[in-house]
Amino acid sequence: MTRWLDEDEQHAWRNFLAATQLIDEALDRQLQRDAGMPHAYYMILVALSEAPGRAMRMNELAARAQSSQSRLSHAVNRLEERGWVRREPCPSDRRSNFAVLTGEGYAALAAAAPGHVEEVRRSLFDVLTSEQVRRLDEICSAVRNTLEG
Amino acid sequence: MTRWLDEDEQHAWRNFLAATQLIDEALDRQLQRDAGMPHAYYMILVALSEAPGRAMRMNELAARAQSSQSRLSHAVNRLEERGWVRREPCPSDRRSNFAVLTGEGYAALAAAAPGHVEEVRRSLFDVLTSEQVRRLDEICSAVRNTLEG
DNA sequence: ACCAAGTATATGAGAGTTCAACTAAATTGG
DNA sequence: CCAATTTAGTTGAACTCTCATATACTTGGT
Repeated sequence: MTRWLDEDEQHAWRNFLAATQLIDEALDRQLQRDAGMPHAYYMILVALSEAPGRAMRMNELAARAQSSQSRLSHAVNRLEERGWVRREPCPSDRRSNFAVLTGEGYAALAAAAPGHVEEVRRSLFDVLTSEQVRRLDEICSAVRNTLEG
Repeated sequence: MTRWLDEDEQHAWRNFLAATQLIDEALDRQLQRDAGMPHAYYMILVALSEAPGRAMRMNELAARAQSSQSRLSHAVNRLEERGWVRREPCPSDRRSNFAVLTGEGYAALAAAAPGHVEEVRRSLFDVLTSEQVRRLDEICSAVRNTLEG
């Protein structure tokens, strides 16, 4: 017995798909155009920049940057080619690698951040009241608690 | 002067990115696993199934399925290979093509739909109160009105 | 009727993502 | 203390998506 969506749910669902896709595309396009990187790479650089020593083990970095391990590994390959990240072996666990943000990588992130934040505001925060932001935050927390647990 | 995100906005933004990505990945994984198609293809089949004669011109289909024209064209190539869609020339405008959902395409969609709806419920509607669904709908409408206009 | 500009679509190259192996090292449990 | 399992990470192939470009047709002015 499939529980199909009723009319209101259909409407909300399609609105949700459209809105989130618009935001994702706006973010990706802005970053690609102005900083030459996709949003996934930006998130990796952000995660690294906030880590102590600007370094993180690959598996933890994947979790923080919301990336699969495979995706991260490929991405770090490309980021190494650009000189934005380098790998270093982990002394305490010889299976593991650190990814380390280089000075150039930090500079690239710093250069990209203002335009990105502008786009985030344009796409979401300028559109919503602070009450709506609070509601959205609650909704997203609920989703995460279910889907991550 | 960059208007950086304050703490609450940061929190909401990261929650938003995480939640929407979790949902997208859940949808894609379920459809790929159980129906052998990505979510983008599913949306194309849905749009066609709701059109009169199960046929639509490519440009209108792209709009309804939230796809770029290029993406749609590539996707329809693959869907034609599977026999789920076929192209037909448009008599009134010889630049244009109709995409037509075949019987097999409709059957594939019908087979995929129940599992997909289950996943949509698991990922979103089972998690939220109906009040939250209403709020989310409003938020997404606001985003669409800004980003589509 | 003609030509410029706009519209509808297709295509190829380049890039990112996923999935399924695969290696290697650490951990667990008899 | 060794075998079995789990964990960390990488890789290649297949596939999708984006972007720039190309083609063909239509439309609006003159």
